[in-house]
Amino acid sequence: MSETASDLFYFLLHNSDPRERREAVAAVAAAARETRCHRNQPCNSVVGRHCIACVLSGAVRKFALRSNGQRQIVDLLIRGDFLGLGPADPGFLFEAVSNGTRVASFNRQRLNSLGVRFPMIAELIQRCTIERIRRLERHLLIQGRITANEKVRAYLAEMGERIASNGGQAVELPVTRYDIADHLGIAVETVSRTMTALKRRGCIALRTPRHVEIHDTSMLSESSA
Amino acid sequence: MSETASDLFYFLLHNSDPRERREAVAAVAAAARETRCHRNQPCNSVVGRHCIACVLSGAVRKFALRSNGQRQIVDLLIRGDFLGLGPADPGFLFEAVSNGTRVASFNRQRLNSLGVRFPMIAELIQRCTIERIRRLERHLLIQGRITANEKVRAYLAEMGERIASNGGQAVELPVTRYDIADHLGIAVETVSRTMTALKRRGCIALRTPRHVEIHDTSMLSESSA
DNA sequence: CGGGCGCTTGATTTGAATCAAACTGGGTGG
DNA sequence: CCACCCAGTTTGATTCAAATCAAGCGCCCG
Repeated sequence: MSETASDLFYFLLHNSDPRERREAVAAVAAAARETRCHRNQPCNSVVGRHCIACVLSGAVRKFALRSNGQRQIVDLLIRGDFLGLGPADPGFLFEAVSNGTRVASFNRQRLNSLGVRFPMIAELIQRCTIERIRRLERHLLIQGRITANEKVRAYLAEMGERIASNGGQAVELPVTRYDIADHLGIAVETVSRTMTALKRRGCIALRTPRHVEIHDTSMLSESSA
Repeated sequence: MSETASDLFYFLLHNSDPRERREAVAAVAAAARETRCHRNQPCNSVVGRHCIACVLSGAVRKFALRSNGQRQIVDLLIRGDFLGLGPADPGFLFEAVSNGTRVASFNRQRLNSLGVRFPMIAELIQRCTIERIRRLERHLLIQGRITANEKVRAYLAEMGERIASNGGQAVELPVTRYDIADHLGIAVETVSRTMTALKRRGCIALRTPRHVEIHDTSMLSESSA
């Protein structure tokens, strides 16, 4: 059975008073409209001028399309991340990455007024906004890195931290090589080659193309031929 | 005579009630501690766990240093931009870009409580945060997979919008070629070459290396050999 | 007046894109 | 049930854009 919106918000909202916490969770859950999306399905309707949304399960990619057909992924949203924190920019599109991606959407104003009544809700939005800036800045550093090799390693490290499936040693990548390539701004072939090279060097192991075991944790830090 | 902190905040704070606006401006100005920095001077002391700051004049670069000495600029802050919106990350450094850069710094908590008393102040911070996300996302698109040529053109276009000196046709770049290179993640020589190529093609004119007149506005949109 | 920083240009090298092709596994339809 | 198909992945060969190496110029500042 998959996690309910209430479960997630109970996890996300922090407050010392358990009663108020339960009330806030109930209020948020009541305001939420849940949507289920399947793979590569656009879910722009879920955000917009009047809408803000939160990923319950699965993953959502935020991206732009260049005139030449190039896709540039700017962010990957997973459980607990919010879509459309700022005003909607029509230049960006949202798509579910995997089947069974679930999203809770809210009326922006309604969520704001909930934030006034329950400070911990406003605080959650605030926290997610800050976290989003942090994530963008980090990704900018990754994008700026010189070699494709370093980009891929940094990406794996980042994913390891964000997903942390079991003990942090193994990551089940939620995305394809194409997604990684379009997120890092390099070619799919380069991603694949780099992964193979890392595997050969013993830095990682690939049980399946998506299942990455990170052996050499220090690999994330420095450059090497 | 240079603009005072009060002048700037009067410009930044929006409110229908002029009396309250003046009060808010006075309160903010009273809470500000002004610092003057010269070229390449670190101004980390001005932000931090307890500090948040606003650029009054000049410009500040936010950047990270890699272990190999590479400098990666993640943001350029100009008049009216805030430094340290999120909690301070020791991985990032701040430096004044030009002489006579002036910065107003605040105690974080004090500014927060001012935000409670004057909603327009909280709203200003909110607006700057959103704007910062927008800027980071845009820059991420620039950093993404496009040619160095496109990067430089997009950078000039972005700067044109942000600075808009006279009518938007000419830009006085606040930064060196080195800064541009470290912001775009390309080599200085490439920046220089690209600029020269754009000049030769008549897209831009360079009265001085820093003074760029943008002739062909459409140059920002599409690719071309 | 000298020095250094910022800028430009040229020659060479190299990392990654592109082009091309084969393999894998899971799902579908005959 | 099996064959096929296709999206995702991998590997190889070639090309090309940008980094690197190298050097000269102009100008502002000391």
